[in-house]
Formats: sequence, C-alpha cells, structure tokens
Amino acid sequence: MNYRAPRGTYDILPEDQAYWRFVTEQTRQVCELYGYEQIDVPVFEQTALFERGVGETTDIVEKEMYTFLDRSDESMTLRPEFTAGICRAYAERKLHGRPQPLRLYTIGPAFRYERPQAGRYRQFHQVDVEVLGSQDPAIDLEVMQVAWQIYEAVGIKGLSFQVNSTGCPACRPGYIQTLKSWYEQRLDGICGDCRRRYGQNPLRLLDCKKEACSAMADEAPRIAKSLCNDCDDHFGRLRSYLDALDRPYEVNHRMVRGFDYYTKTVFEVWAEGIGAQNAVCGGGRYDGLIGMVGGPETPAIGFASGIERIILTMKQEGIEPPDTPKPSVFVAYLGAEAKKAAVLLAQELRTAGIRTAALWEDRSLKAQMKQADRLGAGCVLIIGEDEVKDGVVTVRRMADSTQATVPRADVVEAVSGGDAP
RNA sequence: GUGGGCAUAGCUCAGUUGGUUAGAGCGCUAGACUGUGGCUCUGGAGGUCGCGGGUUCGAAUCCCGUUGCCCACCCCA
Repeated sequence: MNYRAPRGTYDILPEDQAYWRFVTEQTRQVCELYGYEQIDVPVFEQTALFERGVGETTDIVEKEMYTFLDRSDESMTLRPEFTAGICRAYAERKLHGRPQPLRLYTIGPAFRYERPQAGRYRQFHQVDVEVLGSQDPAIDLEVMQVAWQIYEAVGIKGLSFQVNSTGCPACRPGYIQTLKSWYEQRLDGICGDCRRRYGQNPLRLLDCKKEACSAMADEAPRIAKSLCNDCDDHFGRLRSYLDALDRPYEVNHRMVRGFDYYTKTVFEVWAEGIGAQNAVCGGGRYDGLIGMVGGPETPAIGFASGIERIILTMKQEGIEPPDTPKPSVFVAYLGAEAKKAAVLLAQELRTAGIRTAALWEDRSLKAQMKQADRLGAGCVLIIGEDEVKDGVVTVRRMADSTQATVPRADVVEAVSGGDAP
C-alpha cells in the first residue's frame, strides 16, 4: 500500500452515495422552496480575505488554514468556511445591485487543518445558506426555518435548537468587561484552560465543559442584560417570532461562536449521540462583515451545516436514504456470435434510455446471472446461440423467476416500462 | 499541539503459559445435468501477522522505537 488518503480525508464510496445524494437533493429542494438561489464560489481565495473575514486571532486563522504560495508567490488559502467568499462575491460582483435581500445557498467542501475525530475531518462538506441585505429579525427567523426544514426533509428528529444574541460592537465590549471583572475574583475556581481563556477569549469561559467551570458560568453575568437597545429589541422580536412558531428552541445564554464577525443573533443545532462534535449547524448574523471585505455596509445572516454530521445523525437515528438507481436490465450472452448480438442490443437499450448493465467477460451464464442479481437488475436478457438462430431474446424477470421468449425486434419495447413482460 | 485505545486475509475477528505448514465466518472465484441468480454442498485464490530493531534455540505472541487509524482535549460543521 504505497499511497493513502491524507489524514482527515476519506473516500465517499458507492455504498455511501445514497446518503449524499439524498441530503444534497433535499437541501436544494428546501432552499428553493424558500426562494434561495444557488451560488458557487472558489474553493480557494486570497489568504487575506479569510484573515480579515474570519478574524486574525481565531484558531482557524492562527493554526487551521491550508495556506500556500501559488506559482506567482501569492498567498492562497483553501476556504475554511463559506461566508467570507460569498461576501467577497457580493462586493466584487455588485450583487447589492440586485433585488435585496439576496438569498443564497451553496454546497461544497471546506478545509481545516485539525486533528480528526468523530464527525470532524480536514476536508469536510457543508451546506451554507446566507441572506444578504436585511437586518429584520424576521429574516433571522426565516434562515433558521430553512435549517429546521432541511433536517425535517432528511428525517432527523432529535435535534436541539440553541439561540443567543452575541451583541454588536456597541455593546459587546462592555459585556466582555463585565464578564472579566466578575471572573477576576474567581480565577482560582476555574480550570487552566479557562484561565487562558480569561486572557485571550473571555466569552469562551461560558462554554467550558468542565463541571466546576460550567457551574460557575451558569452564575456569570448574562449578555442579555448588557445588550444595547438595538440588539435587545432585535433579539426580543426574534424570540417573539420563534415563540409564535411551533418549533422547540432554547435560549442559551452561554452559547459562543468561533468567528469574530458575528453580531446579534447566533444559533446552533445540536445532535445527540454523534460524538463530542455534536453541532450539526452553526450560524448567525454578521452585519459588519461585508463592509469589512470592501463592500457597502450590508447586514447579513447565514449558517453552515456539516453534511458529514447530518449523515452521522441519520445513521444514528436509523434513517435510510432512497436507493441509488439500479440497472433495469442485464444483458447476458453465451458464445461469440451471441456476444456481438448482445453488444448491439445493449447499445439499443441505452439509446432508448433503459439502464443496462452487462459483464462482457465471457463467463458462465450462472456467473452472469449472479452478477445481475447482485446489481439488482430488474430482468436479464439472455442471448445464446439458439436465440441468435431464432431471432429472439429470452427475458427473465428476476423478482419472480418467470421468463419468456420475445422476438428480437420487440425486446426494447417489451422492457421499456421498466418491467419485464 | 496534548492525552488515551487499537493495528492478524477484501471485511468482522480467533490465535491458548512464546513452539514447527497462522485459522474461522462473510465476501470473491470455480464446480455440483453440457445455457439460468437468491438457499445448500464441495474445491480454489488471497496474509511481508502495520513497519524497524531487540530478547530467545524459536516471536503474531515478550521489550523498545516508529508510523497509521480511532476516540477525546483545544476549537469547530
């Protein structure tokens, strides 16, 4: 074994494709149901876009990006997330000149250099949904509804929807101060990681998993009380919309998100039983980002949902996607003359749009039948020397083992219904 | 970057206190009326026991190192 897939990458083998196809197709349908248009942006961008967009001091930028110099010595980075690229496209392609708000979605791979574990890969895939150009909390609600409906469409039940407001540049700094001074007296009651967080990223104090820290975080001052009027009003209206809907959600005062760009609404969706990385979806509002990457000041909100984690959850809940298409017919033959006839017949069937498989290995009829069975073919068309001589084809229906002799000229029509005669 | 667990056939795993040609089930393949799948029976192919060293008359088995995978921390989808 000379080569192996790079750490944190994997092959999506044929037997897993049914899940991928199902998830992406359901996602497209839901997005289109809500009037979202597809956009695709490059898999790599100039490094500076992510540095500014995601935030210079985030873990992603500091230690997780796949960054390289291209042959012109320009620094490029494989996208670690989608939002920055979409904002760049919005500014660069003047999408603000289209009817606003602009509703977009995209599906594809993203890359982060991390140690893999359950539900975490270095190349992973997300569906990403963004609305650019509106600050109305009803849009926040709509975006969350899209997420909900995607999970509903793939049949996932046991999810927990978490919502919080993370404030804005006007009120968040004040809250961070409040939080720090509250923790200042209690530093010896928290873990080493948290003491580091106190200095580097105080908001992270709130979501430490250790019991002692967690208990303390419960009592810490909540951001809700520090929100400015604008943020408080926005969050209040969002909650009133959420309450009006028939969807369970939880206000999580301790939810913190990893990117610097979030303002006001943040939300996550959690799944039980898929390992420690249980966030299937994460998102929020980013009213400052588009301005930051050179576009007009534009409020926006979006989320990303991990396809691997969606599929993990489906498997955990025993949800099976519809089968991928199987061959309608399998062409079997015996002898050189018959092989020639079989090649022509297969071509004719495919021209007629009938999914047709064959072995072409000159194996025994038994072996060909076995192959047809494993491929799940609906029926087998047998051509042997007798059939060639009589100008007919033997059509065997696999489900009930019945077979009939059909004139060669009628075969295509006979099997076009998808069923054998 | 840190910690823990695991590496034997394509897959899931046995392998007794170190002992001679390393096994099973499934899968693959061939046959059991010379042209018929799923069930059954019989045969066959397939393994540098992750890799490198060491101990020993002898190592899949014991020791050291190394690589990979998995899980967890950090962080995130």
